[in-house]
Amino acid sequence: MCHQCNYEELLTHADLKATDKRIRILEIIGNNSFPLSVKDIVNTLERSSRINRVTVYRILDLLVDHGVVERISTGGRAFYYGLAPNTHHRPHPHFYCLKCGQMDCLSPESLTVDMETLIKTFPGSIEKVEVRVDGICKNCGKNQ
Amino acid sequence: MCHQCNYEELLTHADLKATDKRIRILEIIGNNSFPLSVKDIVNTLERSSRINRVTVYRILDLLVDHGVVERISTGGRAFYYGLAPNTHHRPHPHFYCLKCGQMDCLSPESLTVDMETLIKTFPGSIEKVEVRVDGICKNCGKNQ
DNA sequence: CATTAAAATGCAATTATGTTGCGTTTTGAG
DNA sequence: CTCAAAACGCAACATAATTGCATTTTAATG
Repeated sequence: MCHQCNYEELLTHADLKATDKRIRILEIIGNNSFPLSVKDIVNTLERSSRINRVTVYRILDLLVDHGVVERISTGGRAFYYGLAPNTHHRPHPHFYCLKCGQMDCLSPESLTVDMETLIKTFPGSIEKVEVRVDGICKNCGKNQ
Repeated sequence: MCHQCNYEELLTHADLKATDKRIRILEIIGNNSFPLSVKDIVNTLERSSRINRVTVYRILDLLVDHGVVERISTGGRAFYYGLAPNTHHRPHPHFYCLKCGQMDCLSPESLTVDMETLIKTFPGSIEKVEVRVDGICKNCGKNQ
């Protein structure tokens, strides 16, 4: 849950008009403590109003392109979406449960990455680093 | 390219019969310095003999389940496959080019991950950690 | 060697996820 | 208000992966 983000501001700062649907989608993503799939987002939206999933895909693409939202790859087949790192949100790793498919955010401190050597030696350009921990979550572990 | 792995042994050690197709698929994966998509693997196989892609999917699932092969998620939609870490292959991060989609293996030393805190505090079980660096590769950077 | 159950394989159809083309509606600058 | 640009929706398409079921291969046993 993000109490510090003004979603309209996030959009306008990214050179995007703050339309209703964009704000709603950002809210949904921001109000969750874990990344969401497109299906999650559409389901949530449909509770209050009708929206086409293509529109959601397009808005998400736009938000990712403008660095407002982050596309996160899971151990499964669908992408998940979370707020992109910003002043209020440091980059952090994610946990993916191999059994139930649930994703969770891990704290930025729980796992640190030293990229010194890579940055010095890598011949291309580096945009981002994604760290994902796969395993069995607390809940699924209990029920075994 | 792996000169140290005996693929038949890898299979039997994993409690799997060393059938021709399994060995061929393992060879293809092991003889490459970067992870391959199912399409890559099928294309290579088709050069010497006919094989159904479903069979390839099933063999890959089996090899992943038995820890011989590692399923790697990319920034794209398809999974890639590489040899799972073993005596000859330390775990290592991968690089994904956002422009051409090519994946590459990075050396295990180029990037180190400190999981101390996570291991101490995480309430579930941890199976593996995947680190992927996204960016533009040397080649694609040149042509811009 | 013959028998046969289990494992492996192939084909067609299906599912899940994401994308494209194109026409309609909404928005906001002037 | 007008009108072009942006946003949106629908249907069709594309891609990756999975499932059901029938056939073939393998290997243990008599």
